[in-house]
Amino acid sequence: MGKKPLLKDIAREVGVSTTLVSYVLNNLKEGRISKEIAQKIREAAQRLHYRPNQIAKSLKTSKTFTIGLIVADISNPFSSTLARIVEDEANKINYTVIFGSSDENQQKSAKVIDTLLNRQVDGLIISPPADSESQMIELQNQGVPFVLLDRYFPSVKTNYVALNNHAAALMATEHLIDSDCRRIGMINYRTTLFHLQERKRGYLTALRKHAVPFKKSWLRQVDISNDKIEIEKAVKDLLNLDEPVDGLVFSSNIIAAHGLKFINTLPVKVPDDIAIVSFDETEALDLFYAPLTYIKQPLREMGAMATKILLENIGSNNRITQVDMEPELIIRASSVRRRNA
Amino acid sequence: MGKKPLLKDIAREVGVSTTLVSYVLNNLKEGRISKEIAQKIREAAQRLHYRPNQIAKSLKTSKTFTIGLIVADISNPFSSTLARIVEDEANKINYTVIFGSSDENQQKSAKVIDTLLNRQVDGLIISPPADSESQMIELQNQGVPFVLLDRYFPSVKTNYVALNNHAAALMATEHLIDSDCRRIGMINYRTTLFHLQERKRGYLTALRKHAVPFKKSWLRQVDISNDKIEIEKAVKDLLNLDEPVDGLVFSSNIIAAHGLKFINTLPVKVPDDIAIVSFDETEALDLFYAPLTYIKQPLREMGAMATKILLENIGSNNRITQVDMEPELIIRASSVRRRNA
DNA sequence: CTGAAAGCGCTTACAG
DNA sequence: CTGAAAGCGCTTACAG
Repeated sequence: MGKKPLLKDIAREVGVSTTLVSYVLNNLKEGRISKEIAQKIREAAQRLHYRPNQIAKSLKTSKTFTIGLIVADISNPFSSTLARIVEDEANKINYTVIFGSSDENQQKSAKVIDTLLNRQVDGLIISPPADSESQMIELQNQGVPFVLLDRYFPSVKTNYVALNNHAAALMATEHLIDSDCRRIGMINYRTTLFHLQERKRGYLTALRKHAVPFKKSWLRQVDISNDKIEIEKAVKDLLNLDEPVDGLVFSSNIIAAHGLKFINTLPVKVPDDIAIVSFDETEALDLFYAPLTYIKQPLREMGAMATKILLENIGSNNRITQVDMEPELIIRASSVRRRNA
Repeated sequence: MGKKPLLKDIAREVGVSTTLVSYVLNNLKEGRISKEIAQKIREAAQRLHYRPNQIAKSLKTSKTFTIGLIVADISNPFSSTLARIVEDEANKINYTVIFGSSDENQQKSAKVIDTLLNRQVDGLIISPPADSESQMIELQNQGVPFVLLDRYFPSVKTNYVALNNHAAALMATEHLIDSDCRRIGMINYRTTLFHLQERKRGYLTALRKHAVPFKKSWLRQVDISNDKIEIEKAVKDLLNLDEPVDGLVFSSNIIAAHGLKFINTLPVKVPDDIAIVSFDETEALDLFYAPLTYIKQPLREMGAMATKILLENIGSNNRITQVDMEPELIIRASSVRRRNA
């Protein structure tokens, strides 16, 4: 107990100025301080259990060594995986991370950003919700260093690290075509989020490129706020068509989770009746009888890259860096039919 | 761009003292400040996009309105669910949360605690790793408000919120007995962590109480650092006994996930060949053909309670509060055999 | 090699 | 109803 020791308590103990104590404990002016005094100061700091007040330090230096991380929902595995990676990367360079969940909601996102900025984070890593362009512009106007992760807005020129989602969906769909599917559906969210638009576009590109038919009824867009029910309905509809789809792309891991659970209750056989490709791996799908083919995002590289770019920007570099990562298709049983490779 | 506006910039704009501006923006002395001036101050703050510097505020008031949260691994669904709940509860009372993952490792945990304390968090919520009693004692000596969540040490008198794990395992095992299992195994971690010891004890209590036989070889304790492989081996061994077990308790969701994935590859039938009960629900298990019977922890109440207790302690209440929550057994197909209820 | 002093952006006891 | 001033715990330019 007792009062927390301060720099000046150490200074008094040793009989020097706080200036000197500060220099020693921060390893500054190393050559120019006598070894014995430095030693004594360090010992006293130890003995008193000195703990530097990072708040006071930050106020003086206007650096908090803190990164604000805004994800959709920290309890979602995709978000928490990303959070863990950013945590690791930040720790490597002695940064701490404060996080907040935006719940795909601009108001909440604005509030979280506000809180984090009040706490003077040195910069932000953001997975922005739909229609939050104006918030990004606002941040730029305020000169806040930030980088978007996983998602970005083509209309706003910002740093970002994201997947090449068009290529990913193209690859996924081509794989289904290659697997002899000719009536290929997609279940996507109904949203303005660019990365999901890109997945839709990639799907359409693949069909056109290979002259595989497309019907409007094969592309289902569900409401994110009522996803479970709408996804089940979409699956049911796609399978109940006069000519049911024989291939299906789930454009997110959450869609895949709901979709697969529902399919699991139906008498259809994957991949023979319907071949499936999903985005993002999820442990939640590991027990499905036909291991899922999926688009793999290089999440660790993405998190590391985002942290690195942010740091460069905090270091007063105001170049804009945009990184599109290449997807990888992990082929497993859910999509392999007839002609086996 | 431009410089960030300060209190004194607003003061200058309006032609009053910073004192007054501070009072107004913090809604202090409401009755005693003229409406017009207050109004002008608020307008100026808006116009200049004033953003209070929480760091300066904290330095002065020695309150950061920040909670430090230490979990095992933020990318584990159990941790991230807890994190989300703490986030929500903290936000309700205008607190922010900073988190760190301890990776079940005392050194890492000590480091994270240190970092958070340097940042002057007002208090900590901790899921401590094994053998970190001394860290808890150290925190108490330093007078840091904290509450343990999910886990605690019976030898150290601290605030905690945890499940009654003995009751939970007792309940789980009795249910298997009731479901006509007579050779009941458990797969647990080999650890000193009290909550897992309690689960083992509850399992043994149930067997003794109902005079159901117990064999040492039925209780498998796996190493947490090599869990996947050891869990698979344990499952295999338990099923390859001369008289294989006919009931099995998985004492954590991770054990269940690995165990079930492995069982899924075997020709055994759940629940007829082997009935299963697990701890904690996990989406990861939803696609298993026999929906899992599991012990449900009231996570939201636990997170809310931990936050509440922490706040009382921050408010200089130094009473110690220990809460054991009651488990609930959610019975589903994985454990129901023969005599149906 | 060392120290006195200003200052980071706020809050708040005190005085009027 | 309002303001001058001290101070939170540090860092650091400056001087010697």
